This record gives sequence, C-alpha cells and structure tokens, in this order.
Amino acid sequence: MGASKTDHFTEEQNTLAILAKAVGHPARVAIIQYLLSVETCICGDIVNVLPLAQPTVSQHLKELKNAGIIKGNIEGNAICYCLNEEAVELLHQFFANVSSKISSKTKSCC
Amino acid sequence: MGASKTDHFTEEQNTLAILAKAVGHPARVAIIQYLLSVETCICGDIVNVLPLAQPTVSQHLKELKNAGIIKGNIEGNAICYCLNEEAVELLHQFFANVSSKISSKTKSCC
DNA sequence: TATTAATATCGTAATATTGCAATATTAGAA
DNA sequence: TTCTAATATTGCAATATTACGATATTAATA
Repeated sequence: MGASKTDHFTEEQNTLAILAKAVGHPARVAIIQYLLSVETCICGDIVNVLPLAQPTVSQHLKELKNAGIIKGNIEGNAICYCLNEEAVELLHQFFANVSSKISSKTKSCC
Repeated sequence: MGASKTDHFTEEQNTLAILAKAVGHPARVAIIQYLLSVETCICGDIVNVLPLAQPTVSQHLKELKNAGIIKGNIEGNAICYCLNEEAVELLHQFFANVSSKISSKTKSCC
C-alpha cells in the first residue's frame, strides 16, 4: 500500500497532519521563516534565497499552498506569497494545548 | 533524487522539519492525542485505539520516537510511551513565534 | 518449562516525495 | 511584436513512506 487511511481519522487529525506535513521539510521551514522576515509579502526572490533549483522551490511553494500554510496572489509579473494566519494559528493552538497538558500532568512518567 | 539536502539548511530548520514531519500523519496525531488523554504514560493499548494493524502502529511509534516526539521505556511486559515535553515545546515556540510575527505585520497583504 | 500477551522486526507491495533538466506560460519592457 | 524575467508544469529517476502478513522477541503466567 502506501496511501494513508485518512477516512479512519477525525477531520481535526487529518487537518493537523496535512499542515504539519507541509512544514515537515527544511526547505519549507526556510520559506516560512523568509516570508516572516520580509515586511510585505511581495517576494519574488524566494528562489535566490534557497539552495535549491527553481522548479524544486516552485514545487515546495505549491505544497505549502495546497496545505493552506501560505496564500499566493498574482502581482503583475511576480507572485505575491504570504503566510496564512489561520493555518498557522491552528498549529499554534494544537501545540500550545499539547504543551500545556503535558506540563499539567500530575503523575510524572518515563 | 528524493533525499532532501539537509546539509544546506540550518540546524534549526532541520530540527523543526523532523519534528513537524513526525506529526504529519493522522495516525501520529491520534497517538499524540491519546497519550495526552491518559493520566499515566503506561499505555499498552495504543494498538486497540487506532484503526491500523499492530505492525503499522509500532512503526508509527518508532517514527515518533526517532524524531524525539515521544519517549519509550520498557515497563515489564508492556512498553511505556509518553510525550517528550522538550520536543513539543520546540514546535510550540516556533508556531507561537510565527503566529505572533504575522499578526504584528504593519503592512497587510494578499 | 510451555503458554500467552505485548511489542518489534522483516519482507514486500503500493504509493508518495524530492529534485532537477527541459519546457511552457505569462506579463511587462524594449 | 519580439525579448526578457518570473514562475509553473512536465517528465523522470532516486528514494522514502505507508501498510500489513509473517515471524521474532521478550517477559509474565500457568
């Protein structure tokens, strides 16, 4: 096989997995960090910032977009990419929740 | 190819990517949620909770462990798995940071 | 010691991901 | 309209992931 049985899991589990998976590559982490570092979202130079060929970067951007992590608008000759606050917030909330629940555990373990 | 060029990225980018990737599957999100839901970390019944065969669950646990998301101790006949607070905290911090930086952007875009 | 229960490992098939060269597309500039 | 720059798409090879049956391991129990 190889395909994951998404229908056996909850909507929330699938959504979180899709978002986390999209972040699960160093190039895509780098893209996210770069988008954060620039003031506006008009960033026609993502390709020059990454140590990867242009088609590869384009593919990573596509995956981030498909997952909903970034949004992309055509801005004349260039493309304007920026982070999707809602998606990031979902991940933020999830990990904040996990984090707080771990530390509030009464019984210590492992 | 297929292998990612981890050496071209920063340590932080690689670490975050490894952690996020481990969370990037609904079964592993479910495992994390289940580990959170039980009081102690002695959980010999993860297999019964997931809609997957035992070897598959074992494999997912191994991946979570390899990435550092969970820790596992042998507890007699069963295995005691629990979340690794430090790893979760790293992800939490990252998304908290991304989230806060997005909302503080002066120029709106997209 | 034999049995049982819990978990891991092996082997393998199906599919997905990663990366890039070549090529296409698209919009502005000359 | 032709050229150029920016980005996307296609095609393909290498590798990784996912899933599970079969089997191994390991420790408690009868």
